Amino acid sequence: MAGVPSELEGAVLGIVAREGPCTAYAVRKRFQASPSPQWSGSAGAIYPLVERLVERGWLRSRAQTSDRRKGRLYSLTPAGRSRLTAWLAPPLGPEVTGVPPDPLRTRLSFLAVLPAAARRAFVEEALAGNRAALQAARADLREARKGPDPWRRLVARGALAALRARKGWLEVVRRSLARPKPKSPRTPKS
Amino acid sequence: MAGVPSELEGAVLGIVAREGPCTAYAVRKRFQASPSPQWSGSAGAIYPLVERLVERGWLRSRAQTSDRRKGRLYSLTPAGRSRLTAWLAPPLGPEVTGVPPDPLRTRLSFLAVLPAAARRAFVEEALAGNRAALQAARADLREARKGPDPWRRLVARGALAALRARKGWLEVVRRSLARPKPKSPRTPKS
DNA sequence: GGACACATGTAATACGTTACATGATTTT
DNA sequence: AAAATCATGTAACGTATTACATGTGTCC
Repeated sequence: MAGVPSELEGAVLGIVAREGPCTAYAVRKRFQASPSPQWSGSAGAIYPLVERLVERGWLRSRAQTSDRRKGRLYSLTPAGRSRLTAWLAPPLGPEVTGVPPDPLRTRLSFLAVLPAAARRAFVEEALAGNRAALQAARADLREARKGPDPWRRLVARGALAALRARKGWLEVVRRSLARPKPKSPRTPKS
Repeated sequence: MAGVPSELEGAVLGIVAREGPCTAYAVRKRFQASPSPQWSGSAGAIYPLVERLVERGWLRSRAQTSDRRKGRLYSLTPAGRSRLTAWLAPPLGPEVTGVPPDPLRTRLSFLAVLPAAARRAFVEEALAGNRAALQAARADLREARKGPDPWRRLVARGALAALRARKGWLEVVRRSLARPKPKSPRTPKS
């Protein structure tokens, strides 16, 4: 009854709810096809996870009737739907609405320890990666526009917005490196 | 020799490099004081981690000389500095420069399973959380401007940029919900 | 000198990853 | 029919989390 799903569990519940009854393998494929692969969707993660959710009464599984393969089809129970709703709906904690994690920002916070030339190389490399990611995200948005699902479009726009914001920020960083105003941030010794 | 540090390990190396020799406790405090608490900085994470890094030869520890407490001071070895540089520097993989993870975007991708009223509530709640986060991020940036560290300022600007981008995106989502054009995305049954 | 926060850990637990194993289906 | 791929798992491993245990300075 009690117990809030983790991020990965919530996402699995969401996939099962959105797609209707499906196999663990189909869930894995969704994760692997995601343009922002936060989780690997590895077998070792998904198969035990869905069984966990069955034990908690959030999913039920029935044998694959009238079908070629032997596996199980998972579907939401009423309790599972209620858990999913609780995970999705207000109140949203600060870990959801607060500053999202960003490995690039993490790295930049330690740039002081690199020599100045390496700092510039870092920012150029980051901008290059950003350009590539922007292209991919734009392609994904075009793809999403072809389909009928408005949510997929909105998600793609969100990803694009995040990348554009990062681009602008990286350009600020680059300018800040070019202008030697910040009196040469020292590289502390080890 | 070989082996790339994980995100958390890289961050710990970075903190030790930036701050100079410090205790595991000081490292923990850095994580806990971070405005975007990606990691808890729990004792059970940090103390074993630094010992792991010592075993790998990336950190060295000496007893806290001339000091009140009994703990150990950790500092970077040359190998540790080289690992840190490798973690920071190019080439940056797509997991660093690609679309950053975002729990809000994850949730939104499943909004189709909620009734229309709950969808609107979700977006309003997300916008409210975003306003709060923006306020906190602006306060943090003001704080950062007081200090001498230009990197801290840039990191704070990055967080702010991410939140602003999310705000714009959420407003797009809200408009898209208001206009009932997208022919009422169905709520699939479980 | 008792209370309380600071500081340093350890133990149990949970979960995600990689790698492996195996059977079924499709392709060539 | 052999090879390749799809699909369903399991096992070992590493590591982050919460909770607990303990010692040590500080403050009334």
